[in-house]
Amino acid sequence: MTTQSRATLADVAMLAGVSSKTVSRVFAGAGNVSADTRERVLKAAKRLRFRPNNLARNLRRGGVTNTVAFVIGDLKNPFYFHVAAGIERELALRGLTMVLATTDDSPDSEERVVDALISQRVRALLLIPIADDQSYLEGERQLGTPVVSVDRPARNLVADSVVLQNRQGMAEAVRSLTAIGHRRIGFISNPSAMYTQRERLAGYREALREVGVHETAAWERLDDDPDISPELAVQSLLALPEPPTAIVAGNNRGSAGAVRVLRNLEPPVAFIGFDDFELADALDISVVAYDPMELGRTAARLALEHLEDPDSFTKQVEIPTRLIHRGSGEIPPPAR
Amino acid sequence: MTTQSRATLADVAMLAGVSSKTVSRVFAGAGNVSADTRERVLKAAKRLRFRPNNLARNLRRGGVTNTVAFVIGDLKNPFYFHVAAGIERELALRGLTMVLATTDDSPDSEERVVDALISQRVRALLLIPIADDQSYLEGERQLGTPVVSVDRPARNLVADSVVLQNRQGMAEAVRSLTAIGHRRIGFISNPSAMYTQRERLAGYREALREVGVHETAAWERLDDDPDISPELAVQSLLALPEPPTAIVAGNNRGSAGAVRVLRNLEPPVAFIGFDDFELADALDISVVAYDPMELGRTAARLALEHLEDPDSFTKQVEIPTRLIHRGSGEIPPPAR
DNA sequence: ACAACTTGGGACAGCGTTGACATTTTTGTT
DNA sequence: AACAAAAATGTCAACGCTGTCCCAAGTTGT
Repeated sequence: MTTQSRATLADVAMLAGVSSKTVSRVFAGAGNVSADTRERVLKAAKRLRFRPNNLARNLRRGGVTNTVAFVIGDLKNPFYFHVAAGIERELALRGLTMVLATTDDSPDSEERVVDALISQRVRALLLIPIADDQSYLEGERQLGTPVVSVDRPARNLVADSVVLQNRQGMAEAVRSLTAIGHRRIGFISNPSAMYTQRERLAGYREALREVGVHETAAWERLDDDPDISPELAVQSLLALPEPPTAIVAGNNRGSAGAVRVLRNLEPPVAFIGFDDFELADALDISVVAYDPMELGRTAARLALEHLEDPDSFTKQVEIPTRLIHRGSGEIPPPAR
Repeated sequence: MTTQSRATLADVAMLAGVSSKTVSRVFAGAGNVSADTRERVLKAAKRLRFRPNNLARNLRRGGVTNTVAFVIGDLKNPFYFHVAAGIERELALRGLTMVLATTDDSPDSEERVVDALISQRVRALLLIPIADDQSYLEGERQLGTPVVSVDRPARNLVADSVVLQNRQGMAEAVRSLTAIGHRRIGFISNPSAMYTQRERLAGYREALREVGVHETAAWERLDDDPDISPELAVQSLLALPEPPTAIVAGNNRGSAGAVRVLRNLEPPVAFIGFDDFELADALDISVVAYDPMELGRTAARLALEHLEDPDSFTKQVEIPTRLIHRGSGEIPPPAR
């Protein structure tokens, strides 16, 4: 007797002495139902612990649910969490719920995961592209499912996208270092093949070129193996015959590594990270910051707009970054 | 022509020249279908961009989906993120997906949110209880939906639960302080009314009683207003005529505040936090740590067990904590 | 007194899928 | 070559709900 079955509209209707359509009317809110009948129905529903079956409702209504999927590579990165929080927040305002799916940062599983979500008939798809090609989504997009690519642009797919001002953000950071005299500036990045990292690298090079530094390869530590710790990259920079007087990191992982190596170094090495992180203020670490929740909110908003007006043009939105001075980025190069 | 409609089994069947049941067989994996037919069907499906409709499938199958809901108060806390990651990971192994819903830490919305999820026919419900009473879930539980309460026990509801060794963890931390001579030990907690905080407070008091300290009220800073910053609580402790020589924090938020106030203090004040955090190692902060992903994994596993054996007894699981010595907790009291 | 509305409520079909069962085709056996 | 067993495929109904159409009983106006 663990499994008495769930009450349906018909059960409630029977108990209330009305037709199931009337019960439906009560629960759908609409329709003409007298106060008297409504009350009888609600009482019966309560007695039977009735909950409308959204599966059936959505099926009947044409197969659209009220869930929006967010596909990410790896849940452990706090960055994604904040993005997810922003999405959730924005969706909740419209009565939509978010389902979270991960691809374990594996390009192969991306299509599989997305496929499963489409089978669930999600209303919209927000994803952080990880595979090299999102053209497999083209059909779905044509069917009216909004697709928003987050943090990186999708490839071979016309879709809305929200990305950060990666290039400008990094360039601004490097400029603030060159402005106080730094010329030998290290850059650590891992995984460096990723769109965001490539952009940030471009910003780094651009800012150095502006002050006449064209040869930067020796100061770039571009890895693509998550097992290589950022600490190692930093140490290898410091071991150079002419070590950099400042270092910038392409992401929060790099920052964490750099912080561990650089503190208590004599003479101190200037540092600026990309992505803000908890306690960066306590550690006096300057960073290029932005609002990850805003990234999520914007992505959700784009999807919602597209849902409201399916024929709207696709949009590319850039979330601004800003350089936060906390001390580590303001250390001048040693006088020589 | 943005909205050509989605292909169904019947469409595929027509194109492949078979019955829709056969197409169903192909996509459900089961059943006997000749290699020849299977191929024809797959080809037709591909051409029509067919995706099985899980809504219909689940409805037909008896109204159970393959989603599990995780209800949390506030997505921004990194702690929940890791728990969610653990859940997601474990569910993915069984082909289940996680939907995330938040209650905005508002007890009133808990029932509403849960109700909506039940309407979605989630397979199981994992929640961090925030309301005072979860008895409203009793009916659902009887209907066979596993309910697992995470991080705090549910109230007025027989349900599986996974919690941390809050009391022992905190007691261990305090004992390690008393062992090196501390007697005046501050405790900061906010929001302190919460189950976990009450437990940790109890552990703190217990450890102090063991060394003969029974009067601790003066060193306890128990707040229940998220707007009161932990920094303030710490400062008010330090302002005491006889300030504590060590401080422990009830959660990561408290630790962050304490770290900001305590560093560079002379003489140094010992500190141990509850919850590990990024870069705690770089800051030499000792903490009571545990594996938040494990909390999630365990919760998911309990739900899955219950799904497999609906008549199994409810279980209460405790996730172990461990004290990590990093320096801040090993500072002895000033010699006097 | 009668048409013309309005209001509350019901009958029925069908959303896309699959389980139960029926039927046809293929295969294996002697 | 005949026949049983196995494999492949089909028919039909139903999962729980709501859209569409319909009807009965008021209500209003002339």
